[in-house]
Amino acid sequence: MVAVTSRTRRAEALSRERIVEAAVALLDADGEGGLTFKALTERLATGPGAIYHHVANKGELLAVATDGVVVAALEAEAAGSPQDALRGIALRLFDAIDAHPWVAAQLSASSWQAGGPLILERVGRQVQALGVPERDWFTVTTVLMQYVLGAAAQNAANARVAAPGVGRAEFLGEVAETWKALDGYPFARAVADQMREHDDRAQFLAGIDLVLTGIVGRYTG
Amino acid sequence: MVAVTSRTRRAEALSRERIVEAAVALLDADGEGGLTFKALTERLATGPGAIYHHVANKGELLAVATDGVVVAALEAEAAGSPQDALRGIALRLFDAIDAHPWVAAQLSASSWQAGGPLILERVGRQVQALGVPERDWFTVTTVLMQYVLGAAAQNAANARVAAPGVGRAEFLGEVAETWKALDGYPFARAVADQMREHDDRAQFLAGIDLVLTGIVGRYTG
DNA sequence: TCCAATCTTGGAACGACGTTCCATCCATGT
DNA sequence: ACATGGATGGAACGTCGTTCCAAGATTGGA
Repeated sequence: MVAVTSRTRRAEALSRERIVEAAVALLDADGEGGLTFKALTERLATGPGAIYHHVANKGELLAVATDGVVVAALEAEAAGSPQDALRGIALRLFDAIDAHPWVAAQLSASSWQAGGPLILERVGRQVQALGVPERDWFTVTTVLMQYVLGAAAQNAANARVAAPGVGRAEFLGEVAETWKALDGYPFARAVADQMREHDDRAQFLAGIDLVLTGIVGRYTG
Repeated sequence: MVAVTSRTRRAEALSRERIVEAAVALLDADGEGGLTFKALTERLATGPGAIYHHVANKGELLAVATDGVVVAALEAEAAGSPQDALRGIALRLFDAIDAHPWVAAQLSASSWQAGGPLILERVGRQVQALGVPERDWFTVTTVLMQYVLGAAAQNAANARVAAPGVGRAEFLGEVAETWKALDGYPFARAVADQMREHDDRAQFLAGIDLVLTGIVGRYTG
């Protein structure tokens, strides 16, 4: 039952790892819609049957790929004060999702599977270090996770609307114009320009700090 | 060019509203995968061509349906202190998403369109009332939105794993067993039982309070 | 009143997708 | 040298969103 990998089968033997690697390349290149069995078979010069012999279905492929990205982003232990460590974890996740936007949807769709447990572990240890009482460990940790994954998913979705560079400014400009034209929405009109000029990363970090302030205020006040 | 609705065309004339209504019914009954042009044509006793004459594509259908749910949830103005009003807004959204889980994915995939502006407006006014300085209006409001939508999306995704009632307990039990079996994940093991027994709504409210505490601490400290 | 222009309808057809099936190939152990 | 069984890849299926078009219904003007 232990997998004995056959060698020199083809020029390069088909394996679960090679398939996942190709899937990640397709996802990074063309987004969530880029992962297709047609594209996968062409890139690997094989047929769908061979792929299904190594992978159960497309969902498993996505889950394994997601897990790989999360593990790569969080394998290093967090350092510094609990606050700094949490900022570091959040930023590493933010950057990983920025580089692989398809991870966000997958992660927030199954936050307790795929890469979820590793995120929970990394965040949870710092929550413990912050002095949160044991009965609130789960609640506080998942609140942090929900903010981090939710914000990253929404940023990734907005970023995915257009290609890099010019697309973003155009998109933000269009949304700003839409907001400014909304009757009965004075607040949306008031912040339309802030929205157009905002920095995703800074806004994300501000959110982390807000939640951290809340945690510290709640438990050491 | 103004739409003059034709009357007594059929037993019940096909219209954008009737189509959206049918789409919501399908989505509520069978989840995101339940909205199909085949199911839609059968329910409306027509063909795909007729539907495409009233709606641009499936995406527009989803956006309009989402907007309808959000508007219904937030049409009442928020009352009480800014904190209470924000708790009320968040809870109304939470309950709406609990009743229509498909709304969550749609909203967090396009948080600045569909129902997004209305949420921004309702949340933003209370952020103003909290005394947040103008230059941080956008940042603070979007942090709240990101948490609310992100947490709701993740809860909806977890709830969607199984049918109502028995499915949830089973699912939580399986995840808890998985966590307890993870070597090198002491924190996940420690909170596995808390996870199994947690209440989604209470956890969500705790998150809101944490963020609110952070905002108040940051700006009125 | 009738006709022509226009809007509306619904079925047929298309390409792309995920998945299943199966005949063939080939490395291995005897 | 041969049989075994895992690995392979192409063909085929059903479903999806979408497009196209011929027919039907409705309306305004002659």
